[in-house]
Amino acid sequence: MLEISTIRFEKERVLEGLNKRFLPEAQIGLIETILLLDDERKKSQTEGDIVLSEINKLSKEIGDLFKSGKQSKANELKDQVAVLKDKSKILEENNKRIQQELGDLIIQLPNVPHVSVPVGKHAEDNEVYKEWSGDLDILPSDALPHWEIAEKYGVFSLTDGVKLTGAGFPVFKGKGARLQRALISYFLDEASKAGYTEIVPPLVVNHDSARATGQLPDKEAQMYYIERDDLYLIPTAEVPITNLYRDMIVSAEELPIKLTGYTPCFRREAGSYGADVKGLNRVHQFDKIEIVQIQHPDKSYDSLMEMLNHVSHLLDSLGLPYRILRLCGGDMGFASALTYDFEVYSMAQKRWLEVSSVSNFETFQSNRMMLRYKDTNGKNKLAHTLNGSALALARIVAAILENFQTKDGVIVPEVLRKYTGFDIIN
RNA sequence: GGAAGAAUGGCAGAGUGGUUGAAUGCACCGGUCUUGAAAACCGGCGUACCUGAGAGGGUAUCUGGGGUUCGAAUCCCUAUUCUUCCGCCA
Repeated sequence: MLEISTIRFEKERVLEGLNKRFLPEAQIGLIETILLLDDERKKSQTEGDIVLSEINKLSKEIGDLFKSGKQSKANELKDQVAVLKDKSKILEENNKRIQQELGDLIIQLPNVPHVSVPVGKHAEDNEVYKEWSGDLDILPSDALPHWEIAEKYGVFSLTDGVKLTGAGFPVFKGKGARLQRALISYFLDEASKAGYTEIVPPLVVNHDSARATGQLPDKEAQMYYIERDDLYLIPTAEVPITNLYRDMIVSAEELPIKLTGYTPCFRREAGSYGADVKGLNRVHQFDKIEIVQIQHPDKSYDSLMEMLNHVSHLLDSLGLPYRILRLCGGDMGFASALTYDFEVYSMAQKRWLEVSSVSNFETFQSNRMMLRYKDTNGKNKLAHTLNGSALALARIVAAILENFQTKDGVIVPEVLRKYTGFDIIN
């Protein structure tokens, strides 16, 4: 959620930034409406406060009059208060209405893209921030896509998942299951080494949590919802982990706060069909290790680079070819100010698969969740929040299976072997 | 799932209708003392919004929502959460 003060005092920057997202005219128009409504809100509050102040003053007088036995004078004042109360009620309702309206409008505005965000409408407009320099075509022409390798070696089964649950819920088996666990352990260990504190959060969250990180209301259809208990299955660990700091005021010295966690992620992916969803390319449940930072506004972009380097290091160590994209305004998430996507090249499919998305949300999330830090003057200011996947497992597994396949089996990356206990899947 | 009790400032904990934004202690910040620190003493110390150039002033806030009353932390209703007991249970 954008801050009204930002809209008011940095209107040019806001408009310029939002233009990069190619929003419909009506949405841009919200800016003016919000400012006018905010003026109205201020005026309305002042009016209401004055009346309340009078009521408070009179009530005290009435108390004093009763004590000194001046009943009739007191009753006179009571009548006055009654009139003021009617007035106050109307003003209060008006005030509430305005605030509600203001809230409804402001929540419709996405975050203002950072200056470095490229202008563009679609994924094709994303900027390649870092290209892969090596050879991407090193597999023989009879190389198998990962779902065929999985079948050959019993790594995972989608048909078993269909029996248990439905399409898009893979069942990992044997060495495949072990590979999952190895990746989770490896990624968590690397995050710990980088100074992130490990968290094991709940996998279901309440409405407040889903709203604070921006899943609600804009991505409601993406989440599984448990109606009986009014809870949502998490689409990413970002939700519970970031929300640990909802409604918190931390001291500036505590920053940055660096957290990591492994969780399964649940996504409905409504409306996705076709070749895109084959094998592990797009599933409803996948494992992911998330890294989260809560940082001082002056340093959040340094943190973003640090996170970028962390993810790069993971992919380098696995030996997977990847590229980094800087998302254009139109392709960027609602809450983000700047997002870098990591894509791994899956050599048999000959396509890039997104395996990580690293974003700085600036104050967009912290404003929704009232996450603040106390600066050196003792003032409470909104902190910046960032997060990134480090990494999303399912597609990493797909890339490992395809890229490292040989006639004899799939070679396990060196760094994983102490976790898997084997060096080939066959 | 059933029954009873509870929810007060960063923490602990007073306070059952009238200068209560809220005693007291701890923590924290500033000062005195001290070579320095501790102790002691003095002072300060929640949050949000409105208003004001500023000093300041106003409003709200004692879990959330609603009500009674001239006036509510205090009374009533309701939701939520927690605790204890019972039931169930990995």
